[in-house]
Amino acid sequence: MGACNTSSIRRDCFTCQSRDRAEWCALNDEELRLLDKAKVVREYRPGEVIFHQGDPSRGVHCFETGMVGIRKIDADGNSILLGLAYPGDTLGYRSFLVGEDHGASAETLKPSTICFVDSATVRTLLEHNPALGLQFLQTVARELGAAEERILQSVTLSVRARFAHLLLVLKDRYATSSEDGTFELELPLARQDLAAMIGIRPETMSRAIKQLEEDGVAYFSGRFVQVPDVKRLLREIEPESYL
Amino acid sequence: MGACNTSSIRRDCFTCQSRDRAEWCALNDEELRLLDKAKVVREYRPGEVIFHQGDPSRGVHCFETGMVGIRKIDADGNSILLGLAYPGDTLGYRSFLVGEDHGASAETLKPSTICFVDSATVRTLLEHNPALGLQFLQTVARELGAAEERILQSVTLSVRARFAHLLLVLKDRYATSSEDGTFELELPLARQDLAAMIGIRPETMSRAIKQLEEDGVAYFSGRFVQVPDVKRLLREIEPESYL
DNA sequence: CCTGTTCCTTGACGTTGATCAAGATGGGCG
DNA sequence: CGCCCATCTTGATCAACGTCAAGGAACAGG
Repeated sequence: MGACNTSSIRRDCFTCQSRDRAEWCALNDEELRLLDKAKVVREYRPGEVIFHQGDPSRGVHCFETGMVGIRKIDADGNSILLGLAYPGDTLGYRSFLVGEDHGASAETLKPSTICFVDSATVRTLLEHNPALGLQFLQTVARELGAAEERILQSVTLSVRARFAHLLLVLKDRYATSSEDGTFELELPLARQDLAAMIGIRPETMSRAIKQLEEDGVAYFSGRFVQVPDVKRLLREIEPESYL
Repeated sequence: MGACNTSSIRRDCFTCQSRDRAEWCALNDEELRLLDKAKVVREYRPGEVIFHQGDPSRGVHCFETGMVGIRKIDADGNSILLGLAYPGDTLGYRSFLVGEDHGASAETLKPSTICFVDSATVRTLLEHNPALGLQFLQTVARELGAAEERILQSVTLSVRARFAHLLLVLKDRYATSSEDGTFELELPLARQDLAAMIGIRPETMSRAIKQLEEDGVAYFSGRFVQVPDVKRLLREIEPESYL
């Protein structure tokens, strides 16, 4: 409650807006105090790296505000965005759980406030409170389902279909209006990052956008997107819907 | 111990060969008795379906002997093999954990013995013994890592490289000999299933095999494969190794 | 206002892998 | 042994996507 750390405003786990959305909702007051004492808050500017692929895992990161991208790079330097993370998400828990080095990098895409909690503390909490483990179990299982879905899509769907799917996913979080089948949205990502989300080159992304515009499915202006008919987008993914 | 079920030999969880490899190693005797009482053993012939994609989850399956494939199909009927499962693995736990329908099908590839444990029992055990949840957490986290790796590979690597990678993975489990860089292995899968593992058509698989033979990287005869130099295979995946 | 830098778009071209259509192989069974 | 069936192979063709190269747009900093 006193001003006693690097941040101008004292951040604590009790008043954290994101706590009820995170796995930590399983903790009681005493455990929360432990977490609060152990955590290290840090502010990040856009484009900063929270941890690098290949770094050893020293704990987990708790997302308070902002937006981050999870990027994975292979030996040849090809990189894709595995996903986006938002307030309430926990970062780096997979490597922590299996005790491996980070399999991907995390970088901020917008100004973000992120807490770090060291492995020892998390391990103590996990052993102390079984419900926390079950919360994480839920999260990982959900992520696994999404990852498996994506494996299938990346080998069966065309670029166009994958892009349509991405737009629909982004719509759920960013669509400004959505009545009678039309919607508009402000993309949170640059073109090259959109491309990285579905594992294609920026050039191909440009052409996919042009195609969708020519076919009247969606219109792009900078990061602003207008979709006249959601059903048209859906039809890009499942060709078998004749109506 | 008495002969009191459909199987000729009484299968119980205490003498199960696969138990120490499975998550159930966390259970004590009392819990094991509960598991043993609840489980339903069943023998499967090759090609039988254990559960279908889209079926509601009613519990988990414990793998005792044999081999099964996890297959995922999309709306257009395209299907890929997400992975193979072996004795000690638990099947269908993801859907159980998040309370969703099965996101993939499981089918036996060889004669198999598989036990079914209903949701209520698993839930009771999970609540009763926190260590069991942590075991599952390990498993799911590991699977998630593998899935993310695969997403990257499926969009960045060529068919040839993905196939080389698959051979290396199969080698770890099936290679009959492995000294001085050469090895031989008996494939556990038919060509079309090999193709499904990396998300390509059987025709493309045939051509990939032919190519590797022409380049002297591997020789195929039915399900028998001979690799004269592991390093050649590795080089298929990471082009940047000049030596 | 100019300038460098980064991001985006466009064009031309080559390669990869899917598709369609025929054969070939091989195993189970009468 | 011969037949049938499923699986595998091969060839020809085509669309999709990556690559390379060049030009344009947006934006920050001087």
